[in-house]
Amino acid sequence: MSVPREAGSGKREALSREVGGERREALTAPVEDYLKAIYAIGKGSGAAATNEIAQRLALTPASVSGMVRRLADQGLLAYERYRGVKLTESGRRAALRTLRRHRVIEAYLAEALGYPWDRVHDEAERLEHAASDELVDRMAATIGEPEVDPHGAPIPTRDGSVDETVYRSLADLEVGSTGVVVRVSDEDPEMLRYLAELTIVPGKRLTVKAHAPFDGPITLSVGRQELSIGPALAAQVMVAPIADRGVKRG
Amino acid sequence: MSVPREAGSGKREALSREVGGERREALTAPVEDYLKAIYAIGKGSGAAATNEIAQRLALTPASVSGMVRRLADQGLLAYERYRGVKLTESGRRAALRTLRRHRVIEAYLAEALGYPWDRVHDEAERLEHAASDELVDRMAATIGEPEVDPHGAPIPTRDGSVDETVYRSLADLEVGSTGVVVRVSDEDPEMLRYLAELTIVPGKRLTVKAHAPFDGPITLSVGRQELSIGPALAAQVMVAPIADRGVKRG
DNA sequence: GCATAAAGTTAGGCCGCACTAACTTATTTC
DNA sequence: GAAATAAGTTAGTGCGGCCTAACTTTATGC
Repeated sequence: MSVPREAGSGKREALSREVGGERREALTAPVEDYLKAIYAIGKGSGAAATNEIAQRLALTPASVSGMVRRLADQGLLAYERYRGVKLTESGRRAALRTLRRHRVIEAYLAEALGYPWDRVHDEAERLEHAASDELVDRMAATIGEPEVDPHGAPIPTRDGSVDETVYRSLADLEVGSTGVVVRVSDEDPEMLRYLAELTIVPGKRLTVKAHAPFDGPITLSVGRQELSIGPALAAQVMVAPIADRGVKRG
Repeated sequence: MSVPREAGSGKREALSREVGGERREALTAPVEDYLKAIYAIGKGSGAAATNEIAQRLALTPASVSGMVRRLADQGLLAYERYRGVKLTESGRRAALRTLRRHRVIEAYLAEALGYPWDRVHDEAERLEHAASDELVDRMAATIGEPEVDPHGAPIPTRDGSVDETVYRSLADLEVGSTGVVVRVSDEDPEMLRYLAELTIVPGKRLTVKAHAPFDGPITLSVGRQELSIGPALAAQVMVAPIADRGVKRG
């Protein structure tokens, strides 16, 4: 007669995980990835298109259609056929939880384990689905509750709020103005290594010296060196302009 | 015409992971769990029975039959119908890799993040499938290349060797003899908490004072206290007897 | 040595999550 | 506003991994 089991549907992954005040089932890794992608696309407001989601996750649109339907059934997103999707409140919370995990892990790997900043992303991409909230909280505490990850992305708080400030990209900065790098895109290790070489990292102050027309290269002064980068790269670097109204002397 | 993708079978999880000298595909989490279980059952030599595997993994024997067939096809284990299974050399290596991950992670959680020893197991159980070898090696390095995990289990080396010494359980120790706790079973948090209370932890020296017949309780002296525990619990505590040939005076 | 119990297997399902191919709905363009 | 194109959907498949139910093989008891 064999031991009675969970009964029903057979899947074992979907057991209820760590509960922190909120009662919830553990989401599968693919589901968490979808939610993150949809969140990233729709940021504060907008709806996410099937194709965009597919592209971000390197899946076919057909696969996305299917999954989106299931996620809508679970109440994680609002979906109207042929109209794109939006996260529901519950979906948004789930996305932010995953995002918090991801970024805390990135920060921890860099800070506590000496991971190079171009490799934290991939590692975090896998760990974020396996780490418990407790682990993530311990990591955060150990490295002093960081507010941003190694690429400058803000870390959502435990209770699900994030700084959603939209910064200007370096490509959009006017010639002559100065800004501080707040954040760079984190997915391409190659690019990160190159940026590190140029010392274009969060916190760095730089000034746009010239911007060639027709999508030409942008010339910057960073520290005491002058260099120029292509517009595609510049678009991946987010900056906060500094209102230095003729302060004369740096 | 949509971007050409990986082609073929559709699964994306099974991409080749981190290679460390050895060319290999990433195994799925369930597969790693099977291999670990089979390794644990067959330890140095013996074959593992379908039922035992099923029990350890909390699955039905039918499921195990199916999976075992697939693993045999992949060359991870040798299988003869109705005869049980054994790991092949490649299966053994995979099992030890996972075991190393598991135990290094446990040690790291306890050492670097202050995890209580009764909770490291569950966390490691999930992380072991997501952590790269690089991460695990960094963890190990950071805490000084430990040789055992918090429960005293030996950590396999990078190149796949482990100490397979079989110790005697506390239940088998003769009355009057003294031993050092080398290892306790790690899966039951409740039990671990209780053992910790009794200060029965790896490294602790203890002496068997009495052993009641008919599977009765075992009386020990641990440090300066005397206590008794049931035989089932004692069986989970492995000890190395100390040959104190009448040293008189402790 | 034969019946019964225990262990193990096959058959048939189901769910999650991917894919291709073919079709439908929106959007653009002239 | 009809045709072309882009975006999105359904239908049908496959694989991994689990389940139950029914059957077969092996071990055991008398």
